[in-house]
Amino acid sequence: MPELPEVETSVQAIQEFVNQNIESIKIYNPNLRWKVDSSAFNALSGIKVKEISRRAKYILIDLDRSQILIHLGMTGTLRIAKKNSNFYKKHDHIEFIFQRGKLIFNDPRRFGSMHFIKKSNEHFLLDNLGPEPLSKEFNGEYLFQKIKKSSSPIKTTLMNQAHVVGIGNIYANEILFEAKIRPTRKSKTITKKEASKISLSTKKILKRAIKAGGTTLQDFYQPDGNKGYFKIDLAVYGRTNKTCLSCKKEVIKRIVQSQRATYFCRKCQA
DNA sequence: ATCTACTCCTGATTGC
DNA sequence: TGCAATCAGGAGTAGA
Repeated sequence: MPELPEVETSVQAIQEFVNQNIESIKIYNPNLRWKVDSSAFNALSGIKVKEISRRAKYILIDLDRSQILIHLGMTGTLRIAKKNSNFYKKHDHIEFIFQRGKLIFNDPRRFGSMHFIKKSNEHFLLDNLGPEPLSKEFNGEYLFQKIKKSSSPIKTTLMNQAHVVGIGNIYANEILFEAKIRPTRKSKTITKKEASKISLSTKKILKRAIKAGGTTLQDFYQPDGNKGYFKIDLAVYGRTNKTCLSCKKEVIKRIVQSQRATYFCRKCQA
């Protein structure tokens, strides 16, 4: 479930490769969401990693002027392996070999992607991204102005990366439950006060999840690396027909919006 | 300009 | 137990 907190956790987990030189790269399968430019990646031998950071749900590996852009899609994971380990896991697609270990990209569904960018941050996937949800720029006033004319449901709007980045289906559900806003509300009916509540709930839920991710970082450093994404305590997501944790009376309702599952409490989210 | 439905792919789960 | 149908967390794209 790579939404912002999971991507952030992955970025933190692989910081040990900063200031390391890429010795070589192995591409087992270049057929990700976009075909991986094998020749560009194979030319990176000897290049030093300067910084590893996150923007939206993207992982950015800075190499001087150029950059590697990774998206985990729905099922992508990174893991760290010992350099002398020859363990190949099904759906391992790309391996970066460093002096001190290997960084491996695994993705069963291959909805993820990996691009080489010649000039840092200049890439179509990075255009049109909204502000980071944990930044000052993302606040009630911003959100209100951004969505006040939109007829889309508020949940769909929250997941639109042009409005605010990093929120996927799970956290959109959790945020709106926290904010006590019904996911089906048309965005244009959201008041300034409600927009403010949504922005605060967004920060709260995401921060809590990042913290939970931090406690699972050791999984990355086990002999076989990342064991999958952490689970935070979810209040509504996946809890169809279970008692609402807030009012303890109503049960959680599941509906579908924009081909995605939506969960909410009819009593708490009026 | 906005919005919705479709699409890529494999694996886990559900239903018969 | 086996097999087929259904569903899954992202997001670009085509078309309404």
